[in-house]
Amino acid sequence: MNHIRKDSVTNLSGFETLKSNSDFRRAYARGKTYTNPALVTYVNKNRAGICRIGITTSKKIGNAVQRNRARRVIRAAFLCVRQDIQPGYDIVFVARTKTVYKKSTEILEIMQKQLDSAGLLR
RNA sequence: CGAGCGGAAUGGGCAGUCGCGUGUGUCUGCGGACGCUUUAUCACCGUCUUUUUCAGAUACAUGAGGAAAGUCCGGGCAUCACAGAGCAGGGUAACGGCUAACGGCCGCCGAGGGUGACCUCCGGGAUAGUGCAACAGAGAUAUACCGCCGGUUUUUUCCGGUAAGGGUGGAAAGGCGAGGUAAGAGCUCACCGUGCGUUCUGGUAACAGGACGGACCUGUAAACCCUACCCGAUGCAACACCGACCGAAGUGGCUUGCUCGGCCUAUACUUCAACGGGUGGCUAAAGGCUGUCGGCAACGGCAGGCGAAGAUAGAUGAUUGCCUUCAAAGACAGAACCCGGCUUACAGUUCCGGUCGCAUU
RNA sequence: GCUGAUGUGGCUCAAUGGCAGAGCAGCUCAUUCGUAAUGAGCAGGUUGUCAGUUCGAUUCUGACCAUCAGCU
Repeated sequence: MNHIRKDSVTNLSGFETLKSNSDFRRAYARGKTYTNPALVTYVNKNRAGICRIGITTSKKIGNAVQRNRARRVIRAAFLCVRQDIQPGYDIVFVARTKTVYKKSTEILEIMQKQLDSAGLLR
C-alpha cells in the first residue's frame, strides 16, 4: 500500500510534498535561507534520497484568492526547474506580498538564482 | 436634453504551448486461472482472462460565485430508545396571504419624508403591576417659590384658598373663548384635539368614515414585565463501517440547563496518551429554463426539453498572440454536506418601466 | 468548516442609562551635592466603527471591523 502511494505522488509532480508542521519547522530552523522581496527559499538536506517541496502562503499575503494565486505561481515556476534539481533535499518556498502581482517567469528567474547559489542545480 | 426613481442582466471572448482534480473507455503492467517444470512449493516460460483491487500511458468529457464571504435566521439530513410533561431560557410582534420553514417575500393598513416616480419604520400592551427620569426647577406623578385673593396681626409675620401669569426642563395636567368667582380652576358650556366604550356603513381583516356616551390620563417595555404565537439538544470535525492501538487513571452512564418520566448496563462512559489511518456520508436539488393556465403580486398547477465540481496541506493555473474597449480586461472575491433567505463588498457595461423640469411639434 | 469570547489614556483594568475613573508609565515643581524613593501638581480618551431606541448611551438593540480561544 505504501509504495503504491509514493508512486502516485512521484508521478504527478516528480516530487513528494511536505505536509506536516514538524517538517516545515525543521526546514525553518536548520535550513539555509535565500531571500528576495518576492520569494523566500529554505533548503535543508534530508535522508530520503528524494526531493520534497513545500509552499507556505500565510494570512499576511491576503485573502484566499490571493493566497491561491501565489501558490499557483510558485508551483508553475517550480515545474520549469524541476528536471535540473539534485535529489535529497527539502525545499520550502514562502510567498510574500509582492508574489501575487508577479508573473511566473519573474518568479522563475528568482528561483533559479536562489537554487543556483544553494548548489542544487546541475 | 437635463435631473432623479424603481427593477433586471452581465461579471470578457477565441486560439497555441506546458500542466492539475474527477469520471468513462482502450492498452500495458500487477494480479488471478490453467499448462510446462519439480518429490512438492516458489521462480522462469507459454496461453487465457476482466468479474473485483492497484499502478502507469493515452483518448474523450467535465471542472468555483453573484455574492462561493459574514455565519445573522430558517429547513433538509444524521445521532441521541420515543421526541414525552413541567419549570427555566430564547425568539417573533398591525392585518391578510405565500412558503418545507423563516426574523424572509408579496399585498394592504397606519405613521413619517419627497413637487413627483417612490422611499423609510423591532409598528402589540404605559387603562394589570413594579422600577427609573441625573442637572435645573417650588414641584417629576405629586406640589405651592414668586405672584393673585381672603382672614389675622399690623412695620414684619402667620393661616387658608388658587393653578390664570413668571421662570426650569425632553416632559409641568389638552387648546381657545365665554360664563362663573373674593381670586381662580373642565367648575359649567360652545368649538377643536386626543385616545376609550357602544353602535351603523364599507372592507376577509388591520382599518377608514359617521352617530351617541362619558373622559382628559407625562415619558420609557431595544427596563423588569403582561398578552398571543413559536422553539428538545448537538452539528458532516454529525454519524456508520473497516484497520491499527489494544496502554494508564477515574466513575455507573445516557437522554436537556433543572425536576419528573424513560433507556442502557461494565465488551459501558470520561480523561490522558496514541494512530495526526482509510472508506462511505458526497451530491438529481423543497433545482432552474421555456410555454401556458390561475392569482394585483409573492407564488402555485400542467406540458416540454435541460440537468456530470466533489477536492482533503485542498484541483480551474502559467505563458504567448489576436479581438473588444478611452484604457495594460483592470472590481469584490475561492465550493468543503446540501438548499431558502438576510446582511456586507463590488470596476465597467447593457436593458426595461415610471417621474419632474425645460425646449420643440 | 463549526462554536464561543473580548475591544475604555502609552500598559493593566473599573463603571447602576445621568461630570469617564484607579494603579503603573510620562511631564513640571519641591526635597538631595546628584540620582532613586517620597510629596505636590499637570497633561493625555471620537469608550473599535456605523446606524437605531431614549430627554440623554461606555452601558440597551442591530450591522460591520479587528483580536483571541476551543472543537478532528
